Amino acid sequence: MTEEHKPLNFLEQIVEQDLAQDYSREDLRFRFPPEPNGYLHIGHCKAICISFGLGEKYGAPVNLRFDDTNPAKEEQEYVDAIKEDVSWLGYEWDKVCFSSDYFQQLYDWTIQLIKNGKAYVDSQSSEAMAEQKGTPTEPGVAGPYRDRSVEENLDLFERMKAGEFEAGEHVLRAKIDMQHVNMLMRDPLMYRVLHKSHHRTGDNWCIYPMYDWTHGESDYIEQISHSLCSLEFKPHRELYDWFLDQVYSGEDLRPKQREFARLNLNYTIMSKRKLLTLVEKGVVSGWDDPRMPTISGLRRRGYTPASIRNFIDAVGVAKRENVIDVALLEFHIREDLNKIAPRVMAVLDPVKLVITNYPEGKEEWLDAENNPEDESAGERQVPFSRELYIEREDFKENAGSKYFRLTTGKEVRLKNAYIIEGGEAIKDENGNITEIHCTYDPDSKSGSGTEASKSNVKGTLHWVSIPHAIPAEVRLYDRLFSDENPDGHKDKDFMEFVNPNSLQKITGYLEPSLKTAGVGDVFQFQRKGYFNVDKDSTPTKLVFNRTVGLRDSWAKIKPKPQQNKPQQKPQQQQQASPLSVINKLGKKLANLPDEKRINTLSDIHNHAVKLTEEEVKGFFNTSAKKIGTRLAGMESLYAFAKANSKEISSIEGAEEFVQKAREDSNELLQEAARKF
RNA sequence: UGGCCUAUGGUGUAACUGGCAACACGUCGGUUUUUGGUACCGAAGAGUCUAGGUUCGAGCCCUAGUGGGCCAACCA
Repeated sequence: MTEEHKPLNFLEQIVEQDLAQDYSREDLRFRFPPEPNGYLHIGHCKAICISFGLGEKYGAPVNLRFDDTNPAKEEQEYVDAIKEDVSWLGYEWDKVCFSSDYFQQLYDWTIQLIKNGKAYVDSQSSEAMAEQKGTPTEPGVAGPYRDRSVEENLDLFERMKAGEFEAGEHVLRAKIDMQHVNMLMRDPLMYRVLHKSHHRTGDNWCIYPMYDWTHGESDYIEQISHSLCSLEFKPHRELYDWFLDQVYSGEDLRPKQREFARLNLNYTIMSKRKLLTLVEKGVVSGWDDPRMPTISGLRRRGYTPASIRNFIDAVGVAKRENVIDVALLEFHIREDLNKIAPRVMAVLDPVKLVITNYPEGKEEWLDAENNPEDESAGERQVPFSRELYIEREDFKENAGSKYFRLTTGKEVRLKNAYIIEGGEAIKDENGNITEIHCTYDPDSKSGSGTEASKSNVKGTLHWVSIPHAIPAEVRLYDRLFSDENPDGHKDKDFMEFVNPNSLQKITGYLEPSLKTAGVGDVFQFQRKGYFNVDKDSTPTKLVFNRTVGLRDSWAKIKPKPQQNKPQQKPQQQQQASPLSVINKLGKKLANLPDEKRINTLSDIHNHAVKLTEEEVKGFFNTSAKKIGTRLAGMESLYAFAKANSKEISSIEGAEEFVQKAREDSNELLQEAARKF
């Protein structure tokens, strides 16, 4: 039998390679290094799963290290929250570390660097230094303090440490190369003076090391073999290595930094700073608001650790920019909850249903399965009576044949109960239905085994007995932002895209078994979705969050009330030539869903008017296989001819091009050609 | 007028390191079903950004171009 090859992501490949060369398994050690200045979000989950996942895979220790070098922004609250989130995800760290524990070692190394002429005290303003630093395209120049003597540097640095200077008066810089192509190598700052109390070291220090001079050295102290971070740190790697060169003993393990692409989710933002803004402005109730992409928000929303880890696993690890569809996250929470969530009945938008032939005052307790996916979940009993609530949308007076729910004269099953036939709808003076009458078939009781109970009715409704129902607050969530990429507009602030309807609080009516539900318990409200008990819940007032709705294929086919979506046109690229834009759009044109294709077509038209005749002609010999490009060519020709009021007969080759499209088997092409 | 990273179905990731592009989500059909859920079956959808080159053979290697991202905080 041939070995089954399980594909490894590129980081795993690096580790495997190292293992095959000069690393032994015992050398492996990883770390997750959050700055305690905010709550962890779904993006961090990727970083956590990568490093802790590698630890699990290779049986290697993983440190949880707080990168706490900036006392201005960091707080104990965040440290606690981060620990809770990481362990909630199901990971165990080897050691909890703090960069601030290494301040003394860092300081001692710094003295060595100064003595070796590798660092100096600069005494200019930050503006002056920024100016000397140059730009990515222009080299920097040396500042006036660059060549201070070792003695002077030592003295000044001692006095910085002793608190003799105000913040900003002096900084310590590494002496590398002001002309370096990598801006980070142009004498980067190592220390600044900050008269701030630190959450762990208190007032012991008034000089604080910068990220670059802390991170790699912390990795080295902890003997981290692979220091994994996101792509924006790629340019830092050179500096990471330079700093390591200065302190590396040559005898022990030398850490290496490798970078992966961070996770992006559509319809959300991943910036801690911006998430903090949402919290501070009161747009959400806190870091753990169920609409937040934070781990604590997802937890409160009802997401499980398994669902998040599976999601991260599905997303994969690579080095290109990516935007993950939130639908994938939703798939994974449904997948997990489907297996474990007990099914219950709850009516969220009630209308009264009266069973006219059911005896008044009678009540029955009927058996109900707790989870069809899990036999061991057992059964419970639900009360049935003459007056029930059903969902308002489950009744329609005049319904088409595709409507399987209650309608006058048609039969439908009440879940776990009887088959009923729809009757009269009672309305108020405004024509709103206040009550629906129906009759039931006493022989059709679920599970009774009678012929009638086995009848094959198409629809099954959930319901709740009015006298037994318990009201509860139900919080329905929609996406927090109405835009796919709220953070991606140069001219608009992400706050403009906050969805005003992201939270809807309603009163739902629950079957009485829910009375004893406790905070965090998860349920499937049958036919409605997955819900959990929010922490705001009390014994006298239950509060539920909708984690996610069920997949709803009826929603796709049912006649929609009316859609007045503000048709958002995709951002057009300013710099690219019209032709290259059209080419790019065209490539995928034939495969786009209708709505998106129509938008794309109008985009192509807009660009096509800017084309030259020669460019348009370029489309005429597109290979037959490339339907999308031909389509784009067709549309471009159309828009071009129209804009320049030209007959296509006057454009060489155009008629032939159109004719070929008419004869093509592709409908889209035929349709496009018909316009001429 | 720089450097680095990157480019594979609608989305994300693969392709055992050069051997005729796979998996998941999504989409569309069907079967089962006391959840229009789940499960199961099936289909459509890319010929791998472009142009050259190396090779018997390139999504993988090389060169150039193009698109996208990152780099000028006393943030991390």
